[in-house]
Amino acid sequence: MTSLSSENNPETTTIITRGSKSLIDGISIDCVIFSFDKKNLEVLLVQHAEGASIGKWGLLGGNLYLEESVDNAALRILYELTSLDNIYLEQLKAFTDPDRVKSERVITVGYYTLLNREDYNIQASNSVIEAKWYKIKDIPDLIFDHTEILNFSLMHLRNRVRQAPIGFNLLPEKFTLLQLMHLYEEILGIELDKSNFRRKILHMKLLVGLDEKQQDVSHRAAKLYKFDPEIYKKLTEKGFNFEF
Amino acid sequence: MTSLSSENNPETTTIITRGSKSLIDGISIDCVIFSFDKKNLEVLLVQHAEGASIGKWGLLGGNLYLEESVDNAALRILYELTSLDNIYLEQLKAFTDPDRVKSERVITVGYYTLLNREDYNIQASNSVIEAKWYKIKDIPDLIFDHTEILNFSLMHLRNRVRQAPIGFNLLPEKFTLLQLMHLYEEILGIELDKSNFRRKILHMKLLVGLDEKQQDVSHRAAKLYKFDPEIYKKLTEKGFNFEF
DNA sequence: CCAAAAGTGTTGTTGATACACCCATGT
DNA sequence: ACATGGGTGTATCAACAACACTTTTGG
Repeated sequence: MTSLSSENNPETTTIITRGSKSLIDGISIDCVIFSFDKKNLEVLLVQHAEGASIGKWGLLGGNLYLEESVDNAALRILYELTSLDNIYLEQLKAFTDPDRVKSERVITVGYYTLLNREDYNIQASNSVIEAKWYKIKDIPDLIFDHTEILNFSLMHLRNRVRQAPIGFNLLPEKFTLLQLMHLYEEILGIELDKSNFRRKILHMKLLVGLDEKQQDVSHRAAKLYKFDPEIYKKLTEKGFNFEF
Repeated sequence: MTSLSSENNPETTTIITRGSKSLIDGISIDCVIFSFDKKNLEVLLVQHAEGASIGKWGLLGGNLYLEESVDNAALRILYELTSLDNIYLEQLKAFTDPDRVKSERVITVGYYTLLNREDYNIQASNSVIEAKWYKIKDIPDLIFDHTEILNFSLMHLRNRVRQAPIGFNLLPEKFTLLQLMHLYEEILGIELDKSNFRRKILHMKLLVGLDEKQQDVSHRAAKLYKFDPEIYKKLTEKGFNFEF
């Protein structure tokens, strides 16, 4: 799911401009890529293969072509790395400190994206040497102001996740209630009561129970659920609350 | 109060860069200026005195100097018009549609600001012919994509006002509970119960009751309150909920 | 005295919180 | 049998919504 044009009404956009024409100077795109691995919220960092920052870790970034919007540029850059074109993507804001890049005046538009690790498939890219998942507790020094962008995105994610069920984008299509709970615990940095979480989330009627159970677990298999976008849509129109 | 660097922790920034050096091409700033007049949420629109859009209504906008951040540019532009330098200001996002300005490729960074009408004092400005308050129900056609920016800011305001007590910036320093209630009713487009609103807002302990009453009203005078930034700070650290 | 807004009180209902407890399954 | 997580039930308390009611003040 791709959310671009509005805060509360994600829409699916898959237009990806790939014809490369003239680049625009002085403006770039940087993207914080989140995923969730069992118990940990993680971020994909890349080692840049170009420019003054060769070999250093940073966010996935890129430049803007004259005839594309920054939203589209972000989608394009993500597509080049992940081959995914149906991603939850939201703009954070413009980062514009005149000294954020020492050598020249460049402003950047920050994005963040939530993706399910299982769908993710890294693709060789000519601007990137290596890409690696880092736990958010374990982020190295980053180039430019990427630490600030990352911190901002984290704060934004923590707020956002309380108001809209965007967290689902980090999970597989079918998940258990406890997986979902662990996701919220990790993002919000709090502990939740299993029983109360269950009651609350089921009461929202946002989940559809499936006639399927977990496989290959060494304990009682849990029921699988999926997220119901129909019901989500109805709920957003009324406005709703995702506090935990 | 000026909020720039973070979502939830407004800080007061009064640095205003006024030395004019080289302008940056291809990037502009546009600002949605909100105020609240008795019962109506209003927006300040200006008639542009320069460029292709002479005489048309639009948001207050401007350009960026090489050595200032966009945040600072927004503060500077607002200062030129209102002589206010202690304003609640928050970046919305970058608007980047390649066709948003027909003649050339310009991206703009949108801001919104909340100010108390009584403090506001319009100043002649060389880029602006006239400035006028419009009720949000009564906005004319605007230049470029300013309608989109305005709609985005409204949606953002409606969300934001539910999570942080930013609405206070639209009121005089001393206000009555019913003024505050009317503000929420207008912004959120809902009706509130007087008694319940009272209980809820007082229960938050965010307001300080003053030993003062309304003057010159033809009915029982209401007690005046003010907003307590100390307590607000403590509350934001814990995270809190402003739903109505 | 009446209009208009300020301000208080009451009650039923809902939701949050903190538990204790039983169930199913693989080792 | 026991460890591990899945899943249910319940008692208590706080918050919310709807509404009736009283108070103060100017005209």
